Amino acid sequence: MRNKEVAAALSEMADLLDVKGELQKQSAYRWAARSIEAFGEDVERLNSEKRLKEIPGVGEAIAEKVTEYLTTGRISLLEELRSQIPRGVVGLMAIPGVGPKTTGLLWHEMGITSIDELRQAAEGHRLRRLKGFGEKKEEKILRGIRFLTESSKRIPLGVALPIAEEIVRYLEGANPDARVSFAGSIRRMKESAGDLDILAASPNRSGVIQSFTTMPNVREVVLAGDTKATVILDSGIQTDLRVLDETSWGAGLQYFTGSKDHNVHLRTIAQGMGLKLNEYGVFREDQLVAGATEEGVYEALGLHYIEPEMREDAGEIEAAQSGKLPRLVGMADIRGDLHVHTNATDGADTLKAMIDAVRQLGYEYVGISDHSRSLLVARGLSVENLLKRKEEIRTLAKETGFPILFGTECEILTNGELDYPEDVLRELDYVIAAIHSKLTAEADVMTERVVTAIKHPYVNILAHPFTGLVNRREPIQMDFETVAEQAAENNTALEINAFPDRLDLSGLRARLAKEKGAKLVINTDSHSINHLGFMRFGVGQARRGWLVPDDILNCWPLDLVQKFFSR
DNA sequence: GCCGTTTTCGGCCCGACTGTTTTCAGTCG
Repeated sequence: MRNKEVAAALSEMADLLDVKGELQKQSAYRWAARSIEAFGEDVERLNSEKRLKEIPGVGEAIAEKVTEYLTTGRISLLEELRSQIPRGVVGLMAIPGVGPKTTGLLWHEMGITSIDELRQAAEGHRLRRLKGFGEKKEEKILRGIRFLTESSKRIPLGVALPIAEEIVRYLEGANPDARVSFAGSIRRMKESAGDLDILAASPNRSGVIQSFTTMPNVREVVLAGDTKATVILDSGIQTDLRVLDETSWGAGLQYFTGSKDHNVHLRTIAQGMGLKLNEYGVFREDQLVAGATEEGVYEALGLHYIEPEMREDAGEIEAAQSGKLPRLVGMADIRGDLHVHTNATDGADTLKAMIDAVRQLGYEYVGISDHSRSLLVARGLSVENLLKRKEEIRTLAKETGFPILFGTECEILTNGELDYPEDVLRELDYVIAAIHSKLTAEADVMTERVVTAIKHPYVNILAHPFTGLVNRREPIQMDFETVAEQAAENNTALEINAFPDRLDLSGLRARLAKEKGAKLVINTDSHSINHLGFMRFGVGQARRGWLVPDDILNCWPLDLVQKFFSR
């Protein structure tokens, strides 16, 4: 599937057009790029069937460029733009406070073509010669460059969400009359966030702004006005606050949750109905029609309520118009956790402690899945120790009366075979297959390895299919459509690994897996009792993937899960 | 460059904040 590289080429064209000041064209290319990347179907297939224009945002001209790219590997207009605009010039726009106009000015008037040159010019106070520039703007650019170099990485959801929750608690404590919530991409449960967004409603706006900019963990106040403020935390994370009136709470939450594409689409719909949508509400003329609740805002636009995790302008608005939104899975639907480690291998807690903690969550069952013998770094279980383990689990299940499934997280060897022989696997209630080593193979080799495991008669779950780590390790190369199709055909569930360092499958891939007919399972991969609470991150990805309880193994009652495991 | 319950041409989401200006352009989300 080459959607991603096609999107990258179009996205680069958008960047270059941006510098040229081609605003409308720029946004058309950017929209098309995002749309192609998010589109479930293979762009090569669409191309050969002459169906490219079915992708939203792709018209005559862009379809031609996509075809050109897929057949020749290049786009002549892109090559031309590249030759006109030095590479470093586009990079200037990454600096906060520097947009296309400033970039064009810096390049044409001062010949600046890189961030380094810009820093030197600012430090030498040479920028203030330019029209519209002064001392403060020079400083702002230097600050922007510093911020850029230190915070190039996005913040994993597992880090961002707890910090946002802490800020919400702090602001609520400091402003008893205020209503506070986090919004933005963390409310949409995106795998990682660029910044944090906080929304507040209060009769005393300046009080909320004041307590926000003076929080103990604030390093720098970037801006502070009457209704919004931006700070940089000690950790380097940018955090935005917006304060509104209670009457605008719903509209503000809707607006500030995004995504941007979703919001733009909504405003276009509002416009078509003779309405206006902004962060204060839905208006007819100057009359407020809705705004106190998010539900009211969607209703005023003729839409069913759309859950935050779906708001990516990926078809959810059309579904809301026709009343075809799915009833998304929620935490209350989760009946068990089927990927849990103990101190028998690399977990921190005993079997007994893990079971006690699981029972406190109100689950109906659990699966214990320690590592298999060849994963030496995790002290994987020998056959002898594995079978000993079985007795312990059976005994504890009997004593507690709590259903404990005896499983394994079994290594997929390089040839696709499993780490235990069949007569050992037969002893288990279920088998999770996983890859932890030799991750750099070519796509066709890796696909073959994974599909072989999926077809194995004893394999029930494929753990963290892409094996990537957020911000730290690239996902493996494989043909995921084939993997998902084979998983569907062979009754192997694909895991949404809820561990915040993984979040694998992501929501987007989970959605594709469902479209191919595969079942999914949301597991925490807990290595201590503290990890069991990660379930919400996995549920977030499932919701981003439009999944309903029927799609997810551990939303089923135990007898159906066992039936699935018997293949 | 895309697109259509005003439209096949003429629009293209909307508002807050800053800096450098004496009324607004640029940027951001």
